Amino acid sequence: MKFEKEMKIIKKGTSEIIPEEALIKKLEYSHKTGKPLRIKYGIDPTGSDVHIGHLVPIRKMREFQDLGHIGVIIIGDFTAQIGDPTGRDSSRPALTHEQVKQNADRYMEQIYTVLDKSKTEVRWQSEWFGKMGMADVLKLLSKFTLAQFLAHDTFRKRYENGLSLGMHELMYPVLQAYDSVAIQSDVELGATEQKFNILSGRDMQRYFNMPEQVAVLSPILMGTDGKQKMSKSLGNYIAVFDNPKEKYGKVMSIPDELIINYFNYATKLDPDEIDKIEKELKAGEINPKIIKQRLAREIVSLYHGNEEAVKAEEEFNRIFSQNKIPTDMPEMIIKEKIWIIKLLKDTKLCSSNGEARRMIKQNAVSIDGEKITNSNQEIFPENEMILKVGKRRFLKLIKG
RNA sequence: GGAGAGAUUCCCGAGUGGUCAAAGGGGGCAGACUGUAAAUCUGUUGGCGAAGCCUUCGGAGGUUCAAAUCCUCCUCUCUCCA
Repeated sequence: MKFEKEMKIIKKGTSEIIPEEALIKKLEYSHKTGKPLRIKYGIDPTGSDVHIGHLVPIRKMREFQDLGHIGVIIIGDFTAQIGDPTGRDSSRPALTHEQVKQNADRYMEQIYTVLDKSKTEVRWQSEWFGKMGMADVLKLLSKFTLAQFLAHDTFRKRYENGLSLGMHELMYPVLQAYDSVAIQSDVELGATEQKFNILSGRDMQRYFNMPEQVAVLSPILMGTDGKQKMSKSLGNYIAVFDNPKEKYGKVMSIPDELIINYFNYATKLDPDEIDKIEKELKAGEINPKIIKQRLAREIVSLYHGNEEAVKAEEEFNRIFSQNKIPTDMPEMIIKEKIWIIKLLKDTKLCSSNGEARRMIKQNAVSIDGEKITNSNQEIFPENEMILKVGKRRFLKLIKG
């Protein structure tokens, strides 16, 4: 097979390439003409936090860039006003232009931790949609039928379950499809849930007499809860902006079944190496914790370097394996006696007096390792004291 | 446009005048057990220095000693007919 090496790289951690032969042809053409391929990935600046699940396709884009191709990031300032209906059962609120701009800036900052800036092109949907009139919109819409959309699981389910489905949400795939025409993409990246949208791009390009893009689909990264896909709204995500300790801890909290999955999609490790790890894990001779710690190190070092990863691991072991206190923690200076409940609430260790009382009642609060049992207690540090709530909330109290 | 159903706490969902801060489940949090995993068990899950009081059942008014529950108007959603 031609371009075997390239295809191996592209296929790593990819769940589907549609159609595969077309991609080989494109690579071939690019090689012959010296023209880089245009690799598209669209983002909706609806939020600003990027998590490592988002980065699975971004990482793939980087691999394409390393092979000499151009990454084109589409800022979906129009689609953001719709909110991707894929996999959602309710619509999203629209955003203002200011918010979109801010989110987009922050978003780019985060994905440049992975991408090669010199080979990245950033395009806004408003460049082309901003100029369109109703006649153009109708023309785009006429390319698709309702039946096509109802064949799509997301739309059908919402329709059948009697949930609201706005007309504008049906526009989402149409807009995304036209983006491919506008930027003349050769390949579009996305998670598998994007299959419909990305394939719509092929249809749209065909209508515009353009070569059709190839869909390169990445698997969906599961969230740290191991139950649902990683998503911000579910709170089961590892953010790019999380600090090393947070990242490390979050990785350690994933269920064991996800270890290999994360190795595959969230690290740069070689597939052969991952195979080896998988065998070790299956043999059951090594404590999965050891393997998970390696995973955590790999992920942390990807964003913060090796040194930080080792530090995060030491800290983790210190707190959770040896049950010691962290090396640094927020501090608070206490000038006078303070009621324990008020202290917990004021320091935001607990969100309300009620929660503070609950925590005490449940034996979750301790000072210097001694459980607090009396919720009327007043606190005044003799020198320094460590206040602990639950397993991971710490505060150093200093006599003021 | 016509007819009907509906909106309850983080989510789903019960509740048709006082016994309702509101059943049950999910999720979350905490404790035990652990490897900060999973599973399991237990507790807890509006606010207030806790007595009692205050705010909360789509929104605004009203009836009543008393409203998630009854009435009026409004907003939104769904189903059927066109």
